[in-house]
Amino acid sequence: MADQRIDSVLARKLNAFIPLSPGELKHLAALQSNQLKVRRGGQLTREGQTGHKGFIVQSGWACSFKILPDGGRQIISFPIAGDCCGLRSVLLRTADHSFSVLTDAVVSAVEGPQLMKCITEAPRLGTALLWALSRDEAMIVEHLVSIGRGNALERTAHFFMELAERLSLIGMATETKFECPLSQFVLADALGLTAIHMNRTLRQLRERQLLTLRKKVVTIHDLDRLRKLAGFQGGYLNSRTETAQL
Amino acid sequence: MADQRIDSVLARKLNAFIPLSPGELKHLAALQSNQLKVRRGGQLTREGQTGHKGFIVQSGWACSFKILPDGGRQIISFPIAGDCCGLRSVLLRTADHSFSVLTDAVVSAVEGPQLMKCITEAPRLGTALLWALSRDEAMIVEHLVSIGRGNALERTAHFFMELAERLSLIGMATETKFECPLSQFVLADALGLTAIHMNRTLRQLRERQLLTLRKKVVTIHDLDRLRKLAGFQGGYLNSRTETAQL
DNA sequence: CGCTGGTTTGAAGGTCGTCAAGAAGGGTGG
DNA sequence: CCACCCTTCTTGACGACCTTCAAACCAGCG
Repeated sequence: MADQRIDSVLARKLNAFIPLSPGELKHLAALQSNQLKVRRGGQLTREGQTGHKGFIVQSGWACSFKILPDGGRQIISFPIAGDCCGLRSVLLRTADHSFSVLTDAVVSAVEGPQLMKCITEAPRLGTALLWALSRDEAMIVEHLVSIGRGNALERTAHFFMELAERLSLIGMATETKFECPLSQFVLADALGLTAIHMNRTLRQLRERQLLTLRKKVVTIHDLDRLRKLAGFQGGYLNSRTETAQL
Repeated sequence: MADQRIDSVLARKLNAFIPLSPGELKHLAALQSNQLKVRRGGQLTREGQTGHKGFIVQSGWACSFKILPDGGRQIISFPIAGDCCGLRSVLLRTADHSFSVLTDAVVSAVEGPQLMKCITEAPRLGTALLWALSRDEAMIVEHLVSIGRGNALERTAHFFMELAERLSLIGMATETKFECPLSQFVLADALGLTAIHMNRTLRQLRERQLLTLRKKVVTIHDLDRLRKLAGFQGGYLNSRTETAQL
């Protein structure tokens, strides 16, 4: 049981970046010890909230988002197993976006002092966490670029390329297939489109024999053409980027 | 001369977040000691580059951006005096976006080990820097939301609201006026528009008596209506957010 | 003076949003 | 087991917003 906690998805992810010592793994397990089950739709952080917690997703799908004055929603990211959310803003006291889960999920709640302790007592682990946060920011930047320059088709292609690679890295996708419990409404809110146009775009991807989303399963028909369409270079996702001397 | 170096724009910014000791200020000054002048248009980091440096802007306007396969450009942010760029990715070895200056500028180059030393020897300063990076990420998220949900007019209003507040915090803007050396091409690349539509949008802002950009000077005519149009809540920019126990 | 980079304007067309409504699933209760 | 919800998906028509193409204008500068 203790072993299972040490061998979390996050532990595997960080371990691929810097090999972690048993002591560091124990620190990391302690950081994730406060686990809670959340039901589909449950909201964990509200924008503007103070004294909130950060989270590490253990299983299930989550999303971080902002609500606009006009009621619209922009989804920032979809944290999945091994991903963190709000860890940085836990040091500050104000959350800058909301966080909720899209499926039944298990998440670990992380408090500020706990995180500080972890970083000061295991600085190499701190660096590894910093790398993970850096990766998250790179994903947000990619998302920004994708939305800023690119039509619906390109955005969608890019999104699924990135998702496929992320899921693949944690063993939740094969080359051509993975589960994806995101509704077209949710996808639209992430890609800056309306649900209706999202639908049209998915149809186009299907008709062009590039990708099919059916019954919450994505099937990729032509990876090369899809990658080309998306202008996708996924180097920012994996840990094979060399690291500075530590 | 030494005093001037200690009292950098970044030092003032961080000091407003956590009061820094003379020792910490000295560390911070050392971090910024390697200053270089860069001519308008000079490029300091290329995407994908390894062994690159991070930068702290002392004066002038910069921009970080990504170039797409089709030649398009998406500008991520406009670092100005006191802002950092690429500090996080300096720990990794691969730059995830390009960085160049839009006006003649002075920037400090920061190397990985130097930054690490600074953080380990002055952890409170490290926390302050982390806060600054956190603020930068919040700005990117706001940018993403603005582009994802919002038409040209709203995006533009939001952009200038944020810019006004940032410049105001470092004493480079009054309530109604500030310099802005950004061409309409550059603005368009930041807001995900074409330069032509950027022009029409600026005209509309002018005709509606909201804001005028003329000869590189922005004049705000109606702050309230502009803020409403932008849906702008600038709380993420200043340091009045309470901090966790340090 | 001509050149260059930036700004401005017009016209036409495509992408995407809005409005409206129907179809297909999945769960619940009778 | 079926009727009845609900949510999600799907399709069509129309219009707004934004892009594309083309061209003129202006200011600064060698």
